[in-house]
Amino acid sequence: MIPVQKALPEATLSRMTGYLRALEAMREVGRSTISSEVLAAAAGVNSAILRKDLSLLGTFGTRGVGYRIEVLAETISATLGLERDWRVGILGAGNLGRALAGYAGFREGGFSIQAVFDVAENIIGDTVAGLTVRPVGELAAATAELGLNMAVLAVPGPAAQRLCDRVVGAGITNILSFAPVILHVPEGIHIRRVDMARELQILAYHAGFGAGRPADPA
Amino acid sequence: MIPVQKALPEATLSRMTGYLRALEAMREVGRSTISSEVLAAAAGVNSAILRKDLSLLGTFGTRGVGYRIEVLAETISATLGLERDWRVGILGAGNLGRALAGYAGFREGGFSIQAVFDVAENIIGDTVAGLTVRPVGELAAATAELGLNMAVLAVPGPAAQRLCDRVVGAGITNILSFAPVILHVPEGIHIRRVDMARELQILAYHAGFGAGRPADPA
DNA sequence: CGATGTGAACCCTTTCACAGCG
DNA sequence: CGCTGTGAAAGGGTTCACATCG
Repeated sequence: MIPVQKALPEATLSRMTGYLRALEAMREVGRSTISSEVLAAAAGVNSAILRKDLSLLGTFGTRGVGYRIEVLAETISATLGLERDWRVGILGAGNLGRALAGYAGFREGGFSIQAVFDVAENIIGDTVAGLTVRPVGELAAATAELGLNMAVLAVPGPAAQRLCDRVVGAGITNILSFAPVILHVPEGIHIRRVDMARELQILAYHAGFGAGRPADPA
Repeated sequence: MIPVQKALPEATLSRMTGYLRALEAMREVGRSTISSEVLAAAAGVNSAILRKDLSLLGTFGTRGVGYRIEVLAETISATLGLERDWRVGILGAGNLGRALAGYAGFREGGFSIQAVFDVAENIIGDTVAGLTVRPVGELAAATAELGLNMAVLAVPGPAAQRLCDRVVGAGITNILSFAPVILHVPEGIHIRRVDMARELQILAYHAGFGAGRPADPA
């Protein structure tokens, strides 16, 4: 009802991207409206929570009909801030950095990879996803020149804090890190971490539950 | 107090791996005990929740002293099921697959990469992290032969469901997917998803909050 | 005396179920 | 009549604060 002004809850936020993805798929199939039931199934959630999430955007579904795919996709996209011009620099041109540079999902939604940096002499100058790998020393200059406003850290744990500091020093305030360490950043810097090893460990726990246990009497 | 029998809450689980990492670091520095305050800081959480999490393991800290690092690390490790012999097959030998194959974090905690598969003729036979890339056709045979009990899907979205089905067909019941799609699996199959694009989008939202907004009166 | 372990309060999410609207 | 939008209820998770114990 009321248009968005307040921050969305984290839980809602993490589902929004799934809705967006499902909506794009629907759009490609040529549909124009969709019910919460169907969209929820496509996004892998239940319909009640989908409706509640959408209601936070100050929504506008049509009772008895559903949501207009086009309108909904644009609203979500705008809410997430994907309308802005996100210029991303990747730190680390190892396999992970290369994978991310070429990852289609990163190119969608306004994110464009503008530069790739590394410290290793022997790969500086290589071409990665159409970009020339630069020395980290050029970080500040490149940030200004290219207007970078987001950094992805794809470097080993021990190097991460040091490079993170340089990223911050260069004036970038938004960081996505793949390094398995806690990074310390000043107030005002937004940081998120993807922890791939964590996921494997959680999977191991669920997988082993009941199997590696002390004998389940029953 | 009571030794573990029940499943740990998801939230607790996702912090455990952080504690484990911090404990390893402490161990290397040669400490033998640690307080909840210090460990919590190292893991990036507050001490109250750390104590509550550990109490779920049926714990054994010493009041006035803290926890024994060695004992705690082993308890967590055993609880997560890292004592088991996890034999991982990676599907997809592109940049992401290669990055994962070489990722140190995946080699820790009992996970060992045993095989890498791909469908592309031109890379079958390549060497990745010391392993020869096999055709996906060998999946079932290799699973039996090598005792694979975990699969990592590092393939493009459109191929993921198909390959997921083959993984399940080969008898692997634990899957970590990096593909940005909802995968459908039979009852009894454990699956987790890492969504890298999602993280960027959430970061964009937080970054843009207050900036891309309709003008904040005040 | 210092740090754990935990009841109780609080807050955030999810689910239920249905009134209300197109 | 069907589907949205939402109060109200239920369920988890986190924080507080302190009794308890080594």
